[in-house]
Formats: sequence, structure tokens, C-alpha cells
Amino acid sequence: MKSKTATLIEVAKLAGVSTATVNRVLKQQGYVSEEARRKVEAAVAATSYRPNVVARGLRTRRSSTIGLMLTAITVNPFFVGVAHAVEAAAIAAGYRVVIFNHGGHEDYERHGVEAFIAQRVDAVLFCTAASPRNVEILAAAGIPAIEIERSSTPSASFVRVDNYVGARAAIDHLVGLGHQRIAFVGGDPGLYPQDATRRRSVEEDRLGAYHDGMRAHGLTPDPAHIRLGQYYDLANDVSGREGRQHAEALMELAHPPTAIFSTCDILAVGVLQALYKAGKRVPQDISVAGFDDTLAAYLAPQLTTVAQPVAALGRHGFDMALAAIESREMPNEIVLATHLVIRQSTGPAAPTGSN
Amino acid sequence: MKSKTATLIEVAKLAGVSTATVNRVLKQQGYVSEEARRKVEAAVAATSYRPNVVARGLRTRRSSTIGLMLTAITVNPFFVGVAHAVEAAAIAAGYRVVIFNHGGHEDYERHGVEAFIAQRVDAVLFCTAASPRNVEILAAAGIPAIEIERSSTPSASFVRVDNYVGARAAIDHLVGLGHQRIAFVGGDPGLYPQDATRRRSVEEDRLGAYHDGMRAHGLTPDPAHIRLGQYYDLANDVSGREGRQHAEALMELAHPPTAIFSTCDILAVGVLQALYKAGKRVPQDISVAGFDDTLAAYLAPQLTTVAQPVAALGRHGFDMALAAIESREMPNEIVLATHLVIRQSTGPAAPTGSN
DNA sequence: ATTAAGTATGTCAACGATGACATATGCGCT
DNA sequence: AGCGCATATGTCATCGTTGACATACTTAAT
Repeated sequence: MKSKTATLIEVAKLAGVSTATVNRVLKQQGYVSEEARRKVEAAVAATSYRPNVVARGLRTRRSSTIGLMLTAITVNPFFVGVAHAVEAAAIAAGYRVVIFNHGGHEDYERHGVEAFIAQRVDAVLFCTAASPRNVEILAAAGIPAIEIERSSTPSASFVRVDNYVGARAAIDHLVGLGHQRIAFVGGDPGLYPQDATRRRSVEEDRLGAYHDGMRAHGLTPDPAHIRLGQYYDLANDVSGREGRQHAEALMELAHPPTAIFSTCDILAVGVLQALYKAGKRVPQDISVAGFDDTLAAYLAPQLTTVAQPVAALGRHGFDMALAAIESREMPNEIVLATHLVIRQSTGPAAPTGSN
Repeated sequence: MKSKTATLIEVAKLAGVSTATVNRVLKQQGYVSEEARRKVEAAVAATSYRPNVVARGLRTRRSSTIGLMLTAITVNPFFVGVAHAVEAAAIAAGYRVVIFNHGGHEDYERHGVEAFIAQRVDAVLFCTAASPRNVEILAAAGIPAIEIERSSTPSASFVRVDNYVGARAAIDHLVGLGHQRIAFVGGDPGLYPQDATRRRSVEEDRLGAYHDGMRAHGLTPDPAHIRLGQYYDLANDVSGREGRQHAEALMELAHPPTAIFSTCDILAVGVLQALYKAGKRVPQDISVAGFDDTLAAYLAPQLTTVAQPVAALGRHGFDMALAAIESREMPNEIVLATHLVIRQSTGPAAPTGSN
């Protein structure tokens, strides 16, 4: 049953030329007479020849394949957007993409890295943050690694967003609407220790922007309004539980916030759910802003959020991989701009004394 | 720089044996003395040898890779869930997964199929509905194709959910809550013409279940309550626009429904948004049920929905692919059960005359 | 007429793993 | 001693493509 595709040799035989000539026609390089070209093209069509990229990969030591290591594609649509962009860029460049989800387990990530090496992928993209050890292993095998969004390995190339400026825009927006008691719901910077000498973490930047933004407007954050958690649990699909808990706690305060900035849409989802359950109207009673622009447009009310340019993150990630493969010059780090998308979840602060 | 991984020959040389012996140790087949085994294992460890699956693939004509053709992974989380499950099953079986999104363009799907063939993938999984022509092309190349969720090619193996029973459960649930004016928001069966002689379409089944369910309870649907659209636009991320439009139209009726069943969570998202904007409380004023259980848990209120067993769909899809690769006996079609997940968006019908 | 450059085509050894086949040794049994 | 079988190991062609190299014929320039 397994009817195989024709090989170069068969095409050559049919065309009455050598495999070298067929190769020259296919690769459009070297000298080929018009007649030979016609005969080869006819033979290729007649046999519906398709190059065997496996054989080519063996010979050229280039698989034209990149590995895409994902944290957990089902947990956050952010990963999906990046994955899709990476794939689109790769396909356009004639590359294939092999995916692997490690679900937050380093040993499983290791397993994927081993598989990537066995497969001789030309480069590996991590979204997000690779384990430094695994980057080392890849390097030892001569395979470049690129990190997207988060970095834990200073030696790897890195594409990210300007988290500080992005978060700052959200704070400025809320302050501009008259909010003074603004809560911060995010991840704990301490949870993601990084090489502080070189790259700041996502959490540091977003929390820093909150503090700086408040101060810049002469506001002093209420310590009880700063809620740092573990973001979300990669192993379990918790569906906004963490955000719900934060929002519930905030609502029980004697002086609850009039606005909540959460550093990721998934957290904001939980916040909205808790507010809905508590009977609070958004944005009339309280404003909510997020970060990422992943689920934001799917919520009711649609969420004001800091949009990450997911497509650009993926594209630049792939571009960096390609540059590394071709040993071209390239920046060690690319920082992209975010933009604030104002939707329905933020509005003017209620007149003082409303609660 | 490109430091290459050791080859079998180098391992053999280091261990002082032939490549055949190394191969026997690695494959755990044939006769190998304890001493030889030890030497080989030491050499493998010393060189951190990793088999080159490209070379292996060339020799064995098995790439241990499957192609996963997706419609548009960013449009519906359903695809993400299936993709993840396929990937997990594949990894566990020692396979790799190459992904390709065609975005609803048949010619682009063709391009992906050609790439899959060039790469000599062992099988292709379509999620969802392959173009029959492309399945033919794969078949001509000796590559089995499996379809997940929707089928447009009777000759391909098929894994799906029991859409009829699933939709019926939702209707029964709403009727059980006292609803009599139940709207149906879904896709138009006419948009997805299928081989009616063999496989019913998703739309036919869900709409049929609605009609049958209503009739079974002695209810007659108001024709104005049946809204058939094009589901959603694959090319553009419309974020629930279609669902919003349907819900807005329903709210303007003289006799609006007290419950809305939408045949997909993405549509339900739009419905919830429109109701939120119109100031309707869910489920106090109106109940909403969806289908898929993709975004459902992330919404406020959390959505009652018919859950598709995404993980099982992916797993069975891969299992069928594996069976096809190994030419094992296998069913031509697998139908999985759904289950109704009751959350916050459905509640008792308001007392008659409430609107 | 000789040379050099340009045009056109063919040969063949890699790439690394696999496994059919050949070979060789030891053991038990007749 | 001779046979058969289990054990143990090595040789090498093969998978399909690539590209370095060799070959040969034209044409133009010297």
C-alpha cells in the first residue's frame, strides 16, 4: 500500500539525464541547457516528485526545522499567539516547526531538548524562559536557543516586551480617570529569580512601574492593595482562581480599591468573576485593567489591557533564530513596545465616599 | 562553532566494537555480551551520543513524525486543547509533531500537505475537516489521514463527539429549568456541505437535537429564535462579534427568549457581551448555555456548557494515526461522549410575563 | 593554433543508521 | 569427532540528496 514518492534518481532516469542535472534544475543553480530543463521539469511533473527533506537533511546537516518549546499552551492564550506567529514566520521561510510542551517540569523540558537534538533541529525557541542547563546542552550540540518573553539564561538571545513602560501606561490611564486607590494584582518577583545583573524580570518591571507610577502622581499605594501571588499554576488549569482570591480579599478591606490593575489577563479574568459574583458593576463601581490582551476581547465587559504584540514577538523570535542559524549579526536582546487598549472595563472613579 | 554530536561510528570506535554491536546495544535486540554492552554504554555516555533521527528516518523510511494540520489555532481554544492532547500522546509514543495552520485557505492547506509529504511524516491529523483533495494527495503518497471533530472525507478515519446527544442534554437542561422560549444560536448546516450519505455535520446534529428536544417536551420553537450564521470567521479574529449580533437581534424581538443555547463557546462569549451591555443579568434575566467548554470557565458568569472531551479527541486521533501507521485494525469512526457542565450562566426561568 | 573562460553534463563519495548476511566460537548431544 | 544450536560480533550495501570534482564541448581572445 505504502506507495512511495519518486526519487531524484527515478526522475533523472525518466528525463534521461544525471541526478546532478536534475538537482541543478531544482536548485536553479549552475549551468543547464533549455532542453535539459524542459525534460527534467516534465519528468518532475510526471512523477509528481517531491524532494525528500529527510535525505537532504542528512546530507546538508540542516533540517530546516526549528523546535518550539512551550511552557503550557493550554494555560495561557499568550503562548498560542506566539506559537502561531512563530509558525507563520517559519513556514514563510521554508522551515518547519516541531512543538513540545513541558508543562513547567524541568526534566520534561530536558526530554524535549533531547528530542530536538536527536532530530537535529536548527534552532530552539523557548516561550518562555528556558532552564539554563538545557540551553547549555543545546549549545554543546551546536544548536542556538532563543528565549521569548522571559529569560533565565543571559547567554541566549531574547525577545521581550517593554514591561515597565506597558504597565506604566495602565497606571497612568487609571490615574487619569481619577483613581487614587489602585490595587496591583500580579506575580511575585521573588518567585522568578533571575540574573539581576543583566535582565530584569517581568514581575519586577511591572511592579516597579506600578510603584513609580503611583509616586509620580503623588499617590502612596496602600500596602494591602498590593497582592503578589504565584501567577497561575501551570500544572492545573485553574481558570482564574488566583485572580478571584485576590479580588475577594481586596473587596473585604475597609478601604477597597476603586481600580485593579492585574498584570495578566488570566488574573483579570478571575478578578472580573469575583466582582461579578459580589454584584459589583465594572466599570461603574470599580475599574479593572489587565496585561497581555489575550482573553481581553472575549470577556464581558471587554477588558482594558496592555496589549503585547504577540505576533511580533513570535516573528522576531524566529528572525533571531534564523540569524543565529545563518550566523548573521544580531542583537542580543530585542524589546518591543506594548500599547494600551482601552475597552469597557475602565471608567471614571466614582465620586469620593461612594463605598 | 557548530560542534556536532557524536555518531554511531565514533561510539563504536571508542568502545572498540563494530557499529552493528553498538546498534544492538541501543536497540536492545540480538546477542550482546555483558562486556560489550558495558563498553558501549560507557562510550555512549562519554560522547553523549544521541541517535540522529534524520539518518534513521532515511534508512527506515519512518520519520516518527506526524503532521498536525490545524484550521486556525488562535481562533478557537478548542484547537489548542486538541493540539496539546495530540502532542502529548505523540511524545509519549516517541513521535514528534509538526504543526501547520492553514487559516481556512484550501490552497494553503495544500501547501502544508506538500510540506508534510516532503518531510515524510508518517501520518497527518486534521483538526478539523480536511479538503478531500488533500487527503487524496496524501493517500497517493502512502500517508494516512485522520480527521478530528469534522469530516469532509468519508475515506479518512474520523474522531468526533456525539453532537446530537450533547446538544440534546443542553436543551433538556434548559427545559428542566422551566424555559420554554429557548433560542438557538449556531452555524448554518448549509455552509458545510458534507457527504450526507455517510456522516452528518456538526451543525446538522446540534440543530437537529434542538428541534427534537423542543418537540419532545411539547414545545414549538419560534422561528425567529433560530439564528444560523457562519459561526465565526477564520480569517479574522472577531472576538464574539457574531454572537453579539445574534443576541442583540434576539433582544429586540417582541417575544425574546428566556434562554439562549449557542452551539459554541465563542458564540456564547458574544451573547454574554451583548447581554451585559443591554443590562440583562445572567442567569436571573436570561440563561445562556454553550458548547465546547473552551472559554466557558474563564467568563463571568462562568458558562454552563456541553464539554467536548478535547484531550480524548486528541488522544484517540493520535491512536488512530498510530494504528494506521502500523497497519493495525481500527474503527473507521470513533464517537466520544460529551458531558454537560452546569455552571453559573443558567438558572430557573423567570416567572411568566416577566418581560 | 593555442589558451582561457564559459557552458553543459556526468560520476561518485559522503551524510549516519540499519539490518541482512556472513563469520566465528562455545556448548551439549549423539 | 561431528552435528546442531545458541551466542557473539563484524561487514557492508542501502536509504535519497548533495556538491565537489572531473570531463568535454563552444566560443572568443591572443
